[in-house]
Amino acid sequence: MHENAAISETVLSTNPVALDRQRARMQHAEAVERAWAQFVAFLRDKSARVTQSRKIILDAALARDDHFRADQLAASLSSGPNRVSRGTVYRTLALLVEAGMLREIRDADTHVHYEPTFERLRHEHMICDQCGQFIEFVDPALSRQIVAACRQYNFNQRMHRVVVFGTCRDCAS
Amino acid sequence: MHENAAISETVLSTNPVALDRQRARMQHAEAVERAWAQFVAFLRDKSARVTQSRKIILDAALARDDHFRADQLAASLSSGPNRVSRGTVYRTLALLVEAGMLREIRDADTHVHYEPTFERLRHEHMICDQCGQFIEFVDPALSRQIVAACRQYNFNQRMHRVVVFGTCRDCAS
DNA sequence: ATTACTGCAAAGCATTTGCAAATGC
DNA sequence: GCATTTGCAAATGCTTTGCAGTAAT
Repeated sequence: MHENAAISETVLSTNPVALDRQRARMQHAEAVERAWAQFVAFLRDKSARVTQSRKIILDAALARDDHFRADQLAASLSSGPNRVSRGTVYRTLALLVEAGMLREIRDADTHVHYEPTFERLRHEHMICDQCGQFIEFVDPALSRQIVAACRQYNFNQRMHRVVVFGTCRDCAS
Repeated sequence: MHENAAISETVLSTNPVALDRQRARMQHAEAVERAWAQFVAFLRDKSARVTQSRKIILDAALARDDHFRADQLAASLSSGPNRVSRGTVYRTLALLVEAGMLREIRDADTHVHYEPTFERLRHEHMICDQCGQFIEFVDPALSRQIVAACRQYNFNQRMHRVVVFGTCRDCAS
């Protein structure tokens, strides 16, 4: 399912988010190195420990280029040479969010989704009520508007999230 | 805790959302009537039944003027003259969202929050990482920007949600 | 009369947590 | 060596669900 998406995108894409994802996939190895360096700095600063498990989880999380669920990632790491326990996955994902490598998404269903943000294009989502599809869109003006609102309220923005619910083009009869 | 907020707002407020809430509280009785009429129409259209429980829950949900959790509302309705069971509360809240009387908020913690939207001023939220406070802000330009994005993507908006995470004025040292 | 809804209590299930063993510093 | 982290498995707790009884049409 990931693979299919990868293949179809290989052909050509005019969607800026898809293009960005393509780029991210191609540059995965180097990006993970940079991300790891940043995460290590974050951990040191917190005087937390730099561990194998944390490296494995960062790597696995950044390798996913869509929204994923904590339990899915935990399941995928529950066996194999780099196995990490479920509890550790949950604990580490929280750290990665804190460090700004991932963002949490809590809209689609009851379960939390995560999405890589490290060196990724800032984008927002439209979610189709009918088919559940996530449509990604880029709108710098939106971000600017939010920055302005924060200034007005003396609010120090760490990150923001915009979601639109409704019916997508394909589902509109 | 609700009461305190109500009292302090009674004095005076320059916050448009707080003012709107004041107005809503004053006009609660009539607003519930209009909301009920609209909900009845919604139910009829769905050929669902117009029941006592549904009236009670609509009333209770609109009486709350902040974000509330399903389990809190369920608890508050678990005894008293108008008691309704937990299951029914959950089931009805979903209907009220579908009917557009409430909106779901899934950001703060794992639990879903609800917020009345019927005849309320459209607003967005900033959530403080430190104190967890919800700051409400109104920004019509933001809504317009989103409308424009939807037009571009042929997306039929039912509703949207904007949240900003970060540190509020009071918590910024 | 029929059919949907409610109440109840049990089940579901992602996430969290306590504790002993392991690992980083 | 000491403190943090991990793995494990059990607990947690909100939410959902099945079913028998009740209420709406």
